[in-house]
Amino acid sequence: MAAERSYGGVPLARRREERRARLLAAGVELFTSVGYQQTKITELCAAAGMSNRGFYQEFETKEALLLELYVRTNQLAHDHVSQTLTSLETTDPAARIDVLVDVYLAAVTSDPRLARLNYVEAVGVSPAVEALHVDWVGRWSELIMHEADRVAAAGLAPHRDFRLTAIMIVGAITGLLREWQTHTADYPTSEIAAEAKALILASITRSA
Amino acid sequence: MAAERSYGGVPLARRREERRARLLAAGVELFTSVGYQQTKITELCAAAGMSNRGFYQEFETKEALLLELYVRTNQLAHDHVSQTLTSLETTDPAARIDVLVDVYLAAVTSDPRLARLNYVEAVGVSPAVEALHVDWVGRWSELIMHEADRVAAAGLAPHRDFRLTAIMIVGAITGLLREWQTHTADYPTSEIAAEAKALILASITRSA
DNA sequence: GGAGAGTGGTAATGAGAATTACCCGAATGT
DNA sequence: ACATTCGGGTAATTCTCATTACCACTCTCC
Repeated sequence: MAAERSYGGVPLARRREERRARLLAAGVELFTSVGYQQTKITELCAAAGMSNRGFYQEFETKEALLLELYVRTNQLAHDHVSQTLTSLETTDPAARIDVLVDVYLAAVTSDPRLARLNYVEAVGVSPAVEALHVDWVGRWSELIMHEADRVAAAGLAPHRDFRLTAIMIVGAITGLLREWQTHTADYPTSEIAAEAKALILASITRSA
Repeated sequence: MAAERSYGGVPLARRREERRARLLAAGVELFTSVGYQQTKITELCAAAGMSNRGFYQEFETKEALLLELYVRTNQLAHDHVSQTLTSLETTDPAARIDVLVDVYLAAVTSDPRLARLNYVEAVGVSPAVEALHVDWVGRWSELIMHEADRVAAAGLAPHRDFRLTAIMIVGAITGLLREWQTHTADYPTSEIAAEAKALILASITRSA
């Protein structure tokens, strides 16, 4: 019952954390090579260097692992972006959007596997995953709407409700990166960034 | 061995065709409500009003059914669009893009289930499905590149290689519709169309 | 250094479905 | 009207995996 005992000099919490990390790493690796659906829990454990049982000590289901990966990636990117943007409070609206795009892309393209994970493997898996997706689209939309309002405030775009536009920008960048991750070798991220920036500005400043 | 015999006055080919049609319809219905992965072959047959066996007479696997649905939808949309565009040979480039968008959207939003099928359920299912996706992205890109060249030829955009831009436009519209299909009730397709048009023009005419 | 509890590995269990074997009834054409 | 062959439904069969029960081992604390 003394659940807090140490083993091999390593406390429980640390061991769990480390196991979890290895499972997450194995998840990224296998989900993006073998594919999420095709990945067996046993394979996951093998790749993480532990037995079948180890998995169930950390996660309920394979889906739970996927959800955590999804959230982690988005959370990380979102934190980066919003932090950078607040530290930029003074700059002009267009420059802010450039930064937004650069920071976001840096986060999700640093490891192409993460892109594949988010934009391909985690699509249509289950209602729970879809719900999470909708959730994150909402957050990103809020962020973009906020920036769009700034653009309008600066007189660079007409004042209007940017909600739909924001949702669509999120969809557009998502789709864009979905294509990119299959062509990683062919195109530099700088070009992706340029296209994304043009796309956002055009959507926000369009007259209608 | 006389495989050509008629039954109930209906020849073999016709019966097969009709069964196939019912299975395809059932596929659209179930894949987009229950979800592709969650749909059992037995359920499919029940919905199509036939027995388990009937399925295997028409398709190898559940995936084969999905592939056919995917191809049909894209083929149909592509035919519409390219036919309309050729019959429009004389008009100015910007108008052609408007038409392109309108016709494509009409095709894929007429039945929101088709949108869900294409942009959610058929993502990341298997290497075969992904390959098909890449294939179609290629075709759509070709079509868009062609139009982009016209825009450039008309002096409305700088001459350059539009391949990457075209791929990204496809990704953007795909992503855009992926979001749309979860918000069907909230936003009219006319707004979607407006955004899409602005996006395409901006991407093609941008200076860099 | 031994008792007791925590850990993790192995292997059994069992559920869920795809796939197929078999059989009954229907339709043809002689 | 009957023999023959096709078509389709039902009901096994089989397989794959997730899940869990059990066991051997290790480490701590007295």
